[in-house]
Amino acid sequence: MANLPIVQFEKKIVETVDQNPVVVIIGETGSGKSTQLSQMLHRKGYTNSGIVSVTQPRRVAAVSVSRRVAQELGVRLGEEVGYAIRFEDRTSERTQIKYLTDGVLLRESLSNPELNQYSVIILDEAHERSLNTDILLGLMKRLVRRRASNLKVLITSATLDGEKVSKFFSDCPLLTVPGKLFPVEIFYSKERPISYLESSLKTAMGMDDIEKLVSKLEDKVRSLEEGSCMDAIILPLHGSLPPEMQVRAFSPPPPNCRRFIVATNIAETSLTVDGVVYVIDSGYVKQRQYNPATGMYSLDVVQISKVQANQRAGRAGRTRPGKCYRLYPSRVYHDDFLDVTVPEIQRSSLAGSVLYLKSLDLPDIDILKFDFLDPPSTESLEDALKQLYLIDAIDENGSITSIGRTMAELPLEPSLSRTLIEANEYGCLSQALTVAAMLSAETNLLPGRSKNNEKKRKYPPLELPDGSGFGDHIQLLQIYECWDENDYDIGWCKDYDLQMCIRQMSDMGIESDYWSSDVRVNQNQKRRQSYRNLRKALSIGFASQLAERMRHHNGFRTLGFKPQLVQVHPSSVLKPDDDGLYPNYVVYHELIATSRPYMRNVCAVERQWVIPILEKLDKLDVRKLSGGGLGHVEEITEGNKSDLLKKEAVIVTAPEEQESKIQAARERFLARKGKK
DNA sequence: GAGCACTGC
Repeated sequence: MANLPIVQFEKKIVETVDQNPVVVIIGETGSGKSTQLSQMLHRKGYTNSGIVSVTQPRRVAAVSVSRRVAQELGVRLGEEVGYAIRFEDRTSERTQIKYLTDGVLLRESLSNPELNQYSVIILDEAHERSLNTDILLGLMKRLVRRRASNLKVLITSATLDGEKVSKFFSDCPLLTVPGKLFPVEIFYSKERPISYLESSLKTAMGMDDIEKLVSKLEDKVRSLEEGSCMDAIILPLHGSLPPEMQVRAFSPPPPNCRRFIVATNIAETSLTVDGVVYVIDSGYVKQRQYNPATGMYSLDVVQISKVQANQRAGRAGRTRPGKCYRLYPSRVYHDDFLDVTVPEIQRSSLAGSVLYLKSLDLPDIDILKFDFLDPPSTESLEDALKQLYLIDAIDENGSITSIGRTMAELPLEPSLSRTLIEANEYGCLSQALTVAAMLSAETNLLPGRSKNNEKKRKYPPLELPDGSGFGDHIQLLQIYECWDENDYDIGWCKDYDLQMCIRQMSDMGIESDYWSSDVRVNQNQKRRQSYRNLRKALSIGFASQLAERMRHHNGFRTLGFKPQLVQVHPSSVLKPDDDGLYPNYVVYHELIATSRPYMRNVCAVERQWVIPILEKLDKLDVRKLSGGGLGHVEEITEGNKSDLLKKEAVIVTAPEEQESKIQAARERFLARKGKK
């Protein structure tokens, strides 16, 4: 600890914190900021007036860093130093330093918006720009004004965006702490390889790419002349590897043998492999993006940011001086790469986050004007509002409903929390909990579906239930039921997360009186009836993810978004009936654009359930939802005049006239919609 | 008939 670079800056850091409500710390890798900042402020006495908290984007980090700090202070973990992550709260009344995931801090601020228990909040790794961190940044900006006298906020970030964060917090002070990395020499390519996979040495991005590259490297090594170079082992490293395979990348190689680790961006931040000396950086990453106009996700190969490139290079210098080969020219790095990764908030569906913000009841609540470090597009926010309206979380004026409040409390995406609430009414809550958990927990209840397993499998594939013709949600439920009847065969799947997930949600509901009935009582209901009820609940929860079959073929048209022609994903259990047709209406869990636009996880719903949704869609008026109607009038000044006049509906009138203007705007909107 | 970057409550 004593030789960590940050320790020399203790006096300066503590002084700056004493004198300012917000401080940005630029701490390079290995500076010790994650373990030391909290201890410095503890020594300075900040733990006398509250807890010093440090947020982390990942659970493992919260656990491992708190463990180190407890060790350094010579206390037992969970006493003076503790951590809180989902499913696990290891803090006590004596806790003075608390590490937690940013998701947990957001949850806490729902029940205690002032976060009074904390004297210091440190948002660590803010440059990763996780959705939760970005929301916390906005909330912190408000909170430091309200608790100016007794709250300190520290934000740690990377060199390249420190200035921006400081500007966001009214030009707060910015301190830079050097890291403790060995020098890494950077080599650029003269040009970009035509295909990042075809040229022989490079990192890959996806599981598929990694498997291909691993076997290419193996061939190459085998074809080398005996003794012409060191022996080599080639190891894949990505998130969908089973843990025991992941571990292999971490064990040191046998003597005289070189490790080739072919990794996704999991090795960029989440995992640190010791002993890496050379890094080959393709300059690309696979990123999931959401298109708010279509409701569609896609997984795209995109250029990395400078922060990511530096992070990758840094992996070579942790144990001794290293080298990084960048498969792109330095011009590309300097001119083409963005400084910082596009924040998640600008490439995800925001329904959950908007509902969360609404449920906080901030006094001047206008979601479109919430102070984000990097605001998401208006289109994206309006998409979120539309979705929330269709599932009854907000009313036509954009105000949160009581259903919406209950939904916000549940640790699920809004469509699933809405489904649970409805299922509770219909007496099929336990089934809905199962489906929600199966969809949201990453479980492998379905035994090995990958190609490799297919080849290697000695036994015929297991007969899976067929969803009784209703689709994937029902199949998921049936799979769980089979598994349940077979006494939870652990060999068949990993069950732990799933069990925890179901238990957490059912406990939360019981404790807060959301659930009117005991979850277990429903267990013995007639299944068929519960399938129908469950599907009905799903139709309400997924009202914003509804699709209608085309009259003459099996394509579907999405309703609620700009209409998209989509297909049922081939992996779905839902198959055409005897006439060769799919059901007239389905709800889907997500739209994913791969080779074509597909609906993944679909559930057949009935026409009579769909009618109210269509009526609601007809009435939908985004302007009212976003507060652009009553009570929210932008004043025309010389400064904003030209901007405002560009907008379609500027309302600058007396309140009585507003209604009629809004009516007129609405009619125009509907007329336009009719034309399309 | 297709395909799974990575997190988090």
